Amino acid sequence: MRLSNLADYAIVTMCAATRHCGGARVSAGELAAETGLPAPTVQKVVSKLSGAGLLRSVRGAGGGLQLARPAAAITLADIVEAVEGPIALTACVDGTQCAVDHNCTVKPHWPIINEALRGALADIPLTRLALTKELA
Amino acid sequence: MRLSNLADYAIVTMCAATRHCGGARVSAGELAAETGLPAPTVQKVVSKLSGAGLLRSVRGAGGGLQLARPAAAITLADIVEAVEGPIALTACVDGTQCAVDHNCTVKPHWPIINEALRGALADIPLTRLALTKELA
DNA sequence: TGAAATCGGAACGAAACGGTCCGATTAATC
DNA sequence: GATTAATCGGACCGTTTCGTTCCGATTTCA
Repeated sequence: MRLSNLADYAIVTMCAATRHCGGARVSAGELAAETGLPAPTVQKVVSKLSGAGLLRSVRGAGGGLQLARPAAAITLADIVEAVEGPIALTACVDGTQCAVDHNCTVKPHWPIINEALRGALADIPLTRLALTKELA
Repeated sequence: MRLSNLADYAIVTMCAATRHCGGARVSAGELAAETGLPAPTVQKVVSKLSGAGLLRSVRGAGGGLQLARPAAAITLADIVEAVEGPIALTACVDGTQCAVDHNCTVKPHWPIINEALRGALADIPLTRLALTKELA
């Protein structure tokens, strides 16, 4: 029931990238300095986010990262799924074999619960998180 | 973002205990046989549930377990918290120190998200999960 | 009083996570 | 066009937590 640290870092990193959206490309080191996270950790995070298609990476000197989509079109669910994989509270919902598959009265309820939770995260776009403290 | 196996087992075990509610005391071995889970695992689960006050345990020969409260008054949130501790997606919400506490624009949003998620689990009482397949 | 059966806690092993580092690739520069 | 410099991408290792299992303390019935 706890979010992994990587997912937490990914959210903070995406917020920082949102603030630099006007500046087109932002380097990973810059994001690390701004968020206060270790540089290697940020590198690992942006690697996963790029692979998931949330960030567009430009390599080479002067390269960097930028949001692949508008900030309003990126939700918490997208970021969490990019780092931790599909949101699945139990093995039932993603098809993995369960130890108590037979006579499990809870099984039919999991998809509903899971979707309710995912919906709660999908209702929070990145814009709401980035513009909280000051509008800089 | 995934529920621990112990929490999953706890939910199944509580459902089984609910079905035996009329029979007053149920042994842990009986629950293990009914759910198909390993007996030692069920023992560990019921130990945590008893410590949290969800199950009332009676020791000695002929002893066993029974629900400490009516099934309608026990929710998924109660079971999850009994096994995994307080529901806290990040370290921010339970007071633990965070690596990016300064200038964290996401911090003020976590309590809201966390409570929304907890509410989704608290809206599902044990009665809804136990009486799914057949009304036996 | 004896004996059996139960829960409670502690110890071991395994898997996943977190953190770190180095190599391959790329664009700007001379 | 070759060189340089800076960047991202993937692979490695240590640590922590989780999952499983076992044994002892306690309690009731015969």
